[in-house]
Amino acid sequence: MNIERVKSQMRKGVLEYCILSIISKEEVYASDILATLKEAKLIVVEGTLYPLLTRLKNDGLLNYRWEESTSGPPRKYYGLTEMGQKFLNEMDATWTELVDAVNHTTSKTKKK
Amino acid sequence: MNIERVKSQMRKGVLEYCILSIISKEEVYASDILATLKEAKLIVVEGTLYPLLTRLKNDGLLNYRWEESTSGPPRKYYGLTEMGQKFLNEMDATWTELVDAVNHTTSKTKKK
DNA sequence: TCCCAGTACTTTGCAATACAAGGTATCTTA
DNA sequence: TAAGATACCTTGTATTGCAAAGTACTGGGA
Repeated sequence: MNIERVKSQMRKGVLEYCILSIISKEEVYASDILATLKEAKLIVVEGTLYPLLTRLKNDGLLNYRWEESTSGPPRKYYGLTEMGQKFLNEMDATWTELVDAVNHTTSKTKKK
Repeated sequence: MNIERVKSQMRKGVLEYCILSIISKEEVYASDILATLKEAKLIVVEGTLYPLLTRLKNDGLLNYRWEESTSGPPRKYYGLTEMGQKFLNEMDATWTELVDAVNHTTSKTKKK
């Protein structure tokens, strides 16, 4: 039992939410997403991200287009579908509710 | 893909944290914990809670004592060990960091 | 030309764990 | 002593993050 496992565990729950949110702002490819998450201290590795993007695409929340690169293989640029946008909105609400619930349970914000 | 799965997924990451927090306030037994979580809209079922309590106990974060009940079988009242308290403090910090990271990533601006 | 480094995407196998469902044990009440 | 309530425990399954290894495309240097 170590704190790293706990961090990883907490991260899991919000990964999809963060990724959809990042994609909603602009079309990005995997490395962009990894960089953004890393910047926010939400460490994620390729082996986590790629399958997740594929899953979200298969669920109809994302689509993508290939774009040539001048410095390597072509990139998949992802964008949100209409359904993805709707889902993101629901996730927003879900996240807010969760934060409230946890803070209530752990009594950090008795007032508010 | 549905929003319930997402909620469940987000819940996972904070379950241990909430449970340790509840136990830190007073000695409780499983049904107390279930009731408290339910009140906070963090739905958890027995099949989730019992193995989790056992795991936390085996990890040395919890201990328990049996107490007779006037209305049924004896109950296991759980309390935090010193290590459990330390761990809870770390989880507090971890949770705060996660909330900051997610809110940063999803760019919740003050425009509301 | 051939090889290598860099970049990007993909796949495989494993481990952790929430949950549904069913089981066992204890106590009270009629 | 049977029924019901309460409490704790176990089993099987599905999900999924992650490490590690694999595939593929590009451009530069010997």
